[in-house]
Amino acid sequence: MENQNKEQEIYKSWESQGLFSANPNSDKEPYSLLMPPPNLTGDLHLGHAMQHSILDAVARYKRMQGFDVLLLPGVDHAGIQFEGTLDKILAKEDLSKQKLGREKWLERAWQFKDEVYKSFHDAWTVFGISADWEREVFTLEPKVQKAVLEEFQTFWDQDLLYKGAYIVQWCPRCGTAIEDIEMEYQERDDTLYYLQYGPLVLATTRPETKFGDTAMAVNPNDERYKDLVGKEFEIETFGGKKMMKVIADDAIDPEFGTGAEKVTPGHDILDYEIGKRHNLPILQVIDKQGRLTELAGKYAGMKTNEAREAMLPELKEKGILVKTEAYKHSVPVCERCKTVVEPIISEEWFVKMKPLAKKAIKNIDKINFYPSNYKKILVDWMENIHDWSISRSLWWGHRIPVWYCSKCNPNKEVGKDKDMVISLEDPGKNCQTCGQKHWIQDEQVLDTWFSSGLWPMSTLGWPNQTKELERYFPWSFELTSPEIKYLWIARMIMLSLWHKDSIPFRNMFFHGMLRPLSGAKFSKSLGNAVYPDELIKSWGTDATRMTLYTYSAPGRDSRTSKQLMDERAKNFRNFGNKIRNIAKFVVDHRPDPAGVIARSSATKQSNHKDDKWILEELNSTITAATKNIENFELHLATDTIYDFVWHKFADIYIEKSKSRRAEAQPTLEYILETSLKLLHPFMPFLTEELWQEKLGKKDSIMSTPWPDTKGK
RNA sequence: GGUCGCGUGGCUCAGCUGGUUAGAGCGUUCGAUUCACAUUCGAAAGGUCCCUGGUUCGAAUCCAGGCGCGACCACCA
Repeated sequence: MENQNKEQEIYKSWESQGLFSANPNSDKEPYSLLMPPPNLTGDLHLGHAMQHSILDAVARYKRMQGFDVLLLPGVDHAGIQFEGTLDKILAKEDLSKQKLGREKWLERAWQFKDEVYKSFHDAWTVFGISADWEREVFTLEPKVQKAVLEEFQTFWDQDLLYKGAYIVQWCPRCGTAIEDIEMEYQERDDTLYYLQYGPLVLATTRPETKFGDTAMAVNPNDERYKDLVGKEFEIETFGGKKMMKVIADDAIDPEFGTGAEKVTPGHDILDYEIGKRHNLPILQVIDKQGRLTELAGKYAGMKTNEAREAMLPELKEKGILVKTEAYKHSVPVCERCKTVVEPIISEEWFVKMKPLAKKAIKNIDKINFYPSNYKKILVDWMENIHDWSISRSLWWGHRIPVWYCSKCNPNKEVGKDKDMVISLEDPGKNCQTCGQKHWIQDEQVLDTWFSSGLWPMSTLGWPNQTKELERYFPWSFELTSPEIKYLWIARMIMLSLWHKDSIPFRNMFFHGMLRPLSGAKFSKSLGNAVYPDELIKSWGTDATRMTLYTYSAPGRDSRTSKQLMDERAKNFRNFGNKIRNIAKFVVDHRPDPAGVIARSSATKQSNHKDDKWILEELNSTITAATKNIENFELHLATDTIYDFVWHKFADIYIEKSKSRRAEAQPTLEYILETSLKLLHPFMPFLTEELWQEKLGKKDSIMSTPWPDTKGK
């Protein structure tokens, strides 16, 4: 606790001296680092702690090298995730979105935002993050709104934006469309039902979608069914007979089931595509709550899985169900709430991504990736890119900046000739058709990534041509967890190139993911999470940071646990203590109390073999550590410095120096001072404390030059 | 199904642009304490660097195949 208070004092003094601030007017060379904005959903976890520690080390290193460093922090509003978190909190008070209504709910949301914000800032301060807090950005603030409007307007003007009824992945629980990349898959043991459809037997896992069938499909090359293609047959449905055609489509795999499929264009992505190719009608039998519609007759109102059970007896009785078999497959669920996703037809906004992807692929070589193979991974994805569904039926986010005339365009149709206006605020002007002002805004909000994708630009004031944008863009360094390489990194690359004709960052670093020993994921609900603040409480900030750097090899996941983290952190706590003791020995136990020897001759010409040896070791440590940091291999840099300080300087040199203390004193002091500098990016608090209290320096170690081997 | 990655002492990992006795932390064993430091120091045990083959004067490191594990992606109903 005492330590933490001291650390907070040090932190405040750094801040009050303006050491974290970037200076766009400086004549130093700029170096810019962009903090990935953590999601506004609660505590910062271990991954954030590692990520921010890496950022901070690079920032401190570059400052010492004499760069004008901008480390820009921020927070993401995180639409779906935020709403999910808030909903849970509200549920405890017996409240809900519905009960509160949009206005009250938003009030509450902003209040919650402030709470989370405070906890973020506390954590950052404890960690010693040297970010320029004056420039902090929240993704819902007006500055970002302006950027989002520009993005939207540009897409519209370029004809890349469209709205329409398409099949989307719908999460009935979140009540919104989600993207492919927001889903995950779960292995399920299910049943495969074989149903009699006229002359065909079809296999399906979802008999309840029967009511939405509009055709039967087979593969065109399937000899078994060749004669049936194009013919219509009478099918037994529960409500009566219905005529249905057999069509041929390449998408059908003759090997699966019986090689024939029932086509449900309203509730299956593949069937939707088939339906489009054959002009099949679309029937909606499942609604947005995941319940069957009137088309399902007496099964209407049931949830899909209830209906599946309920209709079995009737299927059997009518002789439709031929047989069943056990079937293992993976079903798509919502990444956030794990609810089974329903493909559903819904009115959504889309961006055509092909041209953006093309430009991004062409320019991606201008970015250095760490590890380098991520370039290929991203290119592969962009080569197969789909249009981006950007609308979400949420309240927390950038509301779609489109206004419709409720009189002339009540169905909210979209097009250059329709009565609609793109604007953040109520347009205020008269509708060109009715001459009146009955504007209503689109109800939906934009996908979180629509604004996050602009992060490198919006944080610097784009679309305004600011000094900062001119100076710090493209960013020198960006990092993230590989999890969001498509959601975020690919989008930033595409959007920056498209809207600003430039890559967003020069160096893109992917750190690994910290996983529990099982290899899955850390999760609060499973209770296997390790909390950074607990580590700090036990071992101190610097030790915790050092521990995290040992896991920071680019692109490597690591398995760990509280116990393993504790072991490593304990060792680094001991290391910190070692350094304290070195300082105590070198300074407090100085042979010449006035320090005359040490101050005067700055070690340049010592001919003793021990002095020469340790200076050589120091130089090769400086060289290696510098190279390691330049390659963003912080785990190697810390390892090298650690080994030098403890096992060469302390264990060997200091021991030997005891027999010739006075002579060795200048070297002792020089090595100590240089070691503190080398360690500062990683262990900022301890090094600052000893720098001032033991070495008696007035200025912060933050602004001292990074050691080099020149002149030695 | 596709792509990517991993497999190194008891545990978690580093090393892998090929080259001296393969490293670290934790754990284990033995020894040391008026010394800046027991939050320590010295020493030791413990490794077919997954397997097979290839390239090479030389491979944990490069190549091919295999086995095992994991992640990501994918519209098999």
